[in-house]
Amino acid sequence: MRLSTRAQYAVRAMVDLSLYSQGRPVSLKEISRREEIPLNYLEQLFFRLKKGQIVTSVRGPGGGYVLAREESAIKVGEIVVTVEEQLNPVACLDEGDRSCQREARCLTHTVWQGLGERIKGFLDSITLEDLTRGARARHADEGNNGNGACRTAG
Amino acid sequence: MRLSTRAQYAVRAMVDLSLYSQGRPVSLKEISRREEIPLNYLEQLFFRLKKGQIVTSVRGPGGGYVLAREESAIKVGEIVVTVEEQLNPVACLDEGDRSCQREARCLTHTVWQGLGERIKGFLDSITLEDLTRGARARHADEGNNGNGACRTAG
DNA sequence: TACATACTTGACAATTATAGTAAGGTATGC
DNA sequence: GCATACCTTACTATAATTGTCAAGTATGTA
Repeated sequence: MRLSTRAQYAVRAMVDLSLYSQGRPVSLKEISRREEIPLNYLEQLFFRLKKGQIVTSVRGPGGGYVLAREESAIKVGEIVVTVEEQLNPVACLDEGDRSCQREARCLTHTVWQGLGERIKGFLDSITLEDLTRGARARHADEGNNGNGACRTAG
Repeated sequence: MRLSTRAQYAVRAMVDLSLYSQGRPVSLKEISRREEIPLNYLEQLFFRLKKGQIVTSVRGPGGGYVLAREESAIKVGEIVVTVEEQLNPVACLDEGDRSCQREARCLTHTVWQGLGERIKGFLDSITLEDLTRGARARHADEGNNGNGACRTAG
């Protein structure tokens, strides 16, 4: 029942972007350095995030990525789904899957279905704003180095 | 964010056992046939389930497995954790993991922690009894072949 | 215009986890 | 004493995931 590191990285990177952007483009190089995520790997993630219309890009020198919407309108669930493709706990819940033909009679089906809904619901109840709010406050307070996001894991 | 098939099989097998047992031992051969799960694979699962004190075994001819407790006292979450080992969505929540040292400052940590709690909470809110109740009613009604559990997936 | 920056995209390799197989052993009832 | 059925370990194939490499394209600035 593990979330891919892709998804974990994506959320961390988005939090980082959100904290350091202030409307200006942030380069992946920066995020890569701060979050200790391989640059090439980040590129793949942001390719997806852009397709998912969660970020927009600015090319050329001084370019980078910007949030496509305001923090409060970006849900963690969205980020995860965009890079993860599937959030369903079991394959037979995926759209287009026809292997589970006994759906109506399957006793366990409803459990996994319910579980999937809970997971999605929970992650959709949290926005980027929720995640950065605390860090911003601290940041303003302490004037520290601003490492709001966890670099190593989690 | 996928549950292993091990966990799915285990829950299905437990539902099957629960439905067909009535206090008597049910052999894995039977369950294997009904649920179309490889016998050797089932043996591995029940090895774990026994260690987890969810079932007890009866050796010798006519033997098999029996629920260790009554249906209403066996939670789906227990079954999953027993065969799955980890239910945490991210590694840094595992006990003994020390890689996430910024726990206190990590913005995303609490999200995964909350997610893990929801998952566990949901699966622990469902018992074997909940799953078999409906099937028993139908079974009594229809006198059908009793395929309460989904064979192919889910 | 030239160049540096930084996004864009596809292909690929290494690692790891999972699913499933195989095989042999042990206990027990008939 | 034999058949049944649990017990246990080891192994292999396959797939997914993670991460790397490389070669582009667009664009702002000097």
